[in-house]
Amino acid sequence: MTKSTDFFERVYDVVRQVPAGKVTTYGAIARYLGTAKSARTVGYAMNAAHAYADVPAHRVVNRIGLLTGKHHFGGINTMQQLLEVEGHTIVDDQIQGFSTAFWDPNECM
DNA sequence: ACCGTGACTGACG
DNA sequence: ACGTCAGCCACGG
Repeated sequence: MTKSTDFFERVYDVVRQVPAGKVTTYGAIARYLGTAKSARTVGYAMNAAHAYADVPAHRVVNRIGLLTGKHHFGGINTMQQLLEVEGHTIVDDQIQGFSTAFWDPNECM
């Protein structure tokens, strides 16, 4: 059903492609969708991602690897713990070695 | 159809 | 290098 939330589904589809142990950014997703300037809208879409268990929103962070959206996981430490389980190291809400853990959908295609 | 909001990003001082 | 400002798109009311 072509709903208005079609854009959201596009975002979820990209996030689902993010391999475990890797992370991506809102801008990378936005650019992959063709709307590079809609990075904010991507984050907005993640707000509704909670309704989708297949959407690892915890693997999506801002361009500097900062867990800006951790507050939206219900628990402030939820996002950080999820990433740690994936093998990441979080310090002060920032992913250590983010450049190495960064996964760009545009490169994977 | 208009306005306000937001898990962002890039540019400027 | 750090802090601040403005622009951008999509959704809800």
